[in-house]
Amino acid sequence: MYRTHNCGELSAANIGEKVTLAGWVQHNRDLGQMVFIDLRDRYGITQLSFNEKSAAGLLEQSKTLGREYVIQATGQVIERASKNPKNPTGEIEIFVEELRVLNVSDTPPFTIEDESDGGDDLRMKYRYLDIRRNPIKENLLLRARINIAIRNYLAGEGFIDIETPYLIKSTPEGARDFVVPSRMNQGQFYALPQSPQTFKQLLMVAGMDKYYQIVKCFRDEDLRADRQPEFTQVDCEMSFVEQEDVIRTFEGLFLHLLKEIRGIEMDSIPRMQYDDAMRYYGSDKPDIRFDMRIHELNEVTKGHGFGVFDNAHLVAGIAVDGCSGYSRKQTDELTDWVKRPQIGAAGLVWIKCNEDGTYKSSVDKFYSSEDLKKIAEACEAKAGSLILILCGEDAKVRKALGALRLEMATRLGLRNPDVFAPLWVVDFPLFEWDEETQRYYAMHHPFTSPKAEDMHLLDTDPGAVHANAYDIVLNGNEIGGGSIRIHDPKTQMMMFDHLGFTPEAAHEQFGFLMDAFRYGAPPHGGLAFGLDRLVAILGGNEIIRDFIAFPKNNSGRDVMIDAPSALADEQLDELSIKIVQE
RNA sequence: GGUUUGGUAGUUCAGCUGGUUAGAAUACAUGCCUGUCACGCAUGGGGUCGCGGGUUCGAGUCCCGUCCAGACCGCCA
Repeated sequence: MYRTHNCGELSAANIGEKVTLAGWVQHNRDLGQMVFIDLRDRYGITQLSFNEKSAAGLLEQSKTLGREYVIQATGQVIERASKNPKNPTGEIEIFVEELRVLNVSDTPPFTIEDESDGGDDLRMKYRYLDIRRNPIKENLLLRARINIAIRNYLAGEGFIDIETPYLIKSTPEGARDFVVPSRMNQGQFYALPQSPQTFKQLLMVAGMDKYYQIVKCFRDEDLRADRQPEFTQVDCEMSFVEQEDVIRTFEGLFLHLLKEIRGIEMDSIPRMQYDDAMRYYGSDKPDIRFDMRIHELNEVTKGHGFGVFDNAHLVAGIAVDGCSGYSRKQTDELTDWVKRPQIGAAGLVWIKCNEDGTYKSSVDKFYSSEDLKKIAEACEAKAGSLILILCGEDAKVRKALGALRLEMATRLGLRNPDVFAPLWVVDFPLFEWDEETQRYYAMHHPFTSPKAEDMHLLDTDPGAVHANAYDIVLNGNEIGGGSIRIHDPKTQMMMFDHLGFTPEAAHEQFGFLMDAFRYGAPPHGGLAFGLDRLVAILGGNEIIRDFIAFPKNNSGRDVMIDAPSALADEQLDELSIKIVQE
């Protein structure tokens, strides 16, 4: 037996017991005639002590134990002479009688401590050491707790867990697929699923009624702090439901998690129409922990001889409370910020609403104090507000103001990670126009049903058709999305037609689904949560890498195992694949 | 594909307008230390300043290229 207890469970109640612990040497404090060793495992840290009363040779042996040695120690639990209230086991220590080195360790490349260091690169290369650190360990434990909470909730609601295949068929729509060559079918490729979408719909046709799966999905697109090429979805689907049923079910799941994980009780999640989200927040995933809405200013700014505004499609602004004291340097810096190619604004107009009721702006030449006051009123600005105005093409201005809004809120500390503001964004458009290819794409996916009341617009104004599609947003992040699906072959065919599929192409790509719809498909819909993001945000962070045991870096590499890598010629031959050097 | 920030000791970083032998903290090693818990004290080893080229009497520092890493834009049905 390697141990009788773990390193986090002993307390004053155990004084006098003889115990055996095993773990890693966190720290060795050698005081000469006495030695203290912090022994660490997943559960905590327990102090081992050695002194001149120790058995012969034991004190000397204890001095040789280096960082991260794996040891086993047997001894008596004794009360400490000086206690450490910072450690849950700080009232006791083990006076060691027997010591066994189970394994030695090289000096780790970075120190394994909470605050400690390691650039990302190094931490990822030695991820197994990084995970020994408390912050990462806690993140993985949090993820496990959330997993269990989700399974318990969904099981309680009658959902069943069904696995779907990872080797499936590539489709041209949507994200780039990861592909896997088939040896037995030379020249042909599987694709890894971007989501189990069609399979879960087939499970509804199969009568499984309520399905869920916590499942890996794959998308071969560029990475971000909140995006990995392989990621985990909580994928759910229900039969005989309308949008309201789906929203209520998963609102229940989210609120359950918020209570279980963070102890926060909330009655319901507010809803916002997609059009309003874009209009007032310049984003389909508004962060509503703070207000700072976008206000349209064409009416109050036009006709004062300021051509830039008069000729713009849209003049719009936000009022940032408490920033009227910004210096010239600060407003210049903000101007540079919005001019960066990521934002792409041509310039920035500011108005300071001074505490004394006066106004000062970068366009004083064109606008009188009275004019500025009208603009300030239109922006719902207060004394002390700084109004920031952009102009240009409608969608671009709203998007830029949306980004500026988030930036200002970050600077003002309005994006507190311990505050949770969930939001349903509903009534997404069915289609999205793509300038580059000059065609409509499905905004959600091609199986999303149009709203019945918009059906008459399908042929005349497809861009105006709304879908039965909804996202759940948390603190400015999309954490889930879903829709009511099409469940009859005729509507599905019509949808493919609008997306520019020929009947042959539609049949070739999705014939299996339309075949299934001919055999009594029930009305159905569902939703998928992005688990990595959800866990990260509930953990108070937006960098999902820290909540994934073995993540990929920015270029999609696993630096620990050094993947991806080249294949041996024999492997390539077997697959009839030839690498063409560029 | 683009914008941007960074790459200096095992690690995290400092290094000014170019100028003698590149520093700090921490880690590591050795010695001392009987209540430490970020232990303390002393001593010591440790560097191709990412790589290549250029400017210069002289480059960690300036310029060009390149590689790597982070953030963002495009992309992510």
